[in-house]
Amino acid sequence: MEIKQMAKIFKALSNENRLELFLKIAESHETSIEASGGLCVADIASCLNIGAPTISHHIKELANAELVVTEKKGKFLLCKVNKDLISKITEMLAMEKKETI
Amino acid sequence: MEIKQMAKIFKALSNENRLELFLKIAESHETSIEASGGLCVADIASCLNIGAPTISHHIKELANAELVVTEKKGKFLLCKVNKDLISKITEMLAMEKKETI
DNA sequence: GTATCCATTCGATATCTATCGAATTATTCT
DNA sequence: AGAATAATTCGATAGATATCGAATGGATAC
Repeated sequence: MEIKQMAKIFKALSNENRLELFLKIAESHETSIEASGGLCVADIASCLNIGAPTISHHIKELANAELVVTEKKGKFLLCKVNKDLISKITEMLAMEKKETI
Repeated sequence: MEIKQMAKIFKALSNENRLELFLKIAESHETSIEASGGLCVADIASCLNIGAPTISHHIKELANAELVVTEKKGKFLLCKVNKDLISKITEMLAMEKKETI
């Protein structure tokens, strides 16, 4: 993976609120931000104590770093974690530590 | 790990040059920034095309996030990666992806 | 002790970012 | 069509950050 992309990914996770948002999406699994009981942007907003416009911005950043994939469903927005990318990152970081010999 | 700390770690890795610096320290393994043929701040500076003051600043950020540990050796500065922390991060991220069932 | 070398601190600056409220678009419900 | 709901865009702002050159602080070498 290129350094530039990696830095972008880390930057996307570098803001406390955005990281929490990401973790919520990850927890909530086949998430959501959906009508069917799931989270919507406004819900997250109240839950994280930040406004809807900011959430929108954060989601866009996460999507731009390809950490999450979004899909519009009616008036709702579906988000899910890009697991492949997470795998790549963990592999990457694991490389740094394994050379302990 | 707390969200706040995690965000701090990612922030430390979110700058392209600082990430590259970190990777260099990681590569260079039982590193270095040492007299014995190793890198010194000035060397990194020329290699990354940024000034020594900036390198100094970046190293401090990495150390502050506990990603690297530093030790002064004469007039040189030794840096090495905090492998335990890297492990924790990879575990953390791995959790996000493993719930694929 | 003076010069040299490595690193840090200081002060300044230009850029980026998180966040907000208001306005807007798009979708659904009645 | 009109009201309601979800999300986005816009414009503004306060605060953070990366980076620089110059000055300073320590350690070593001569």
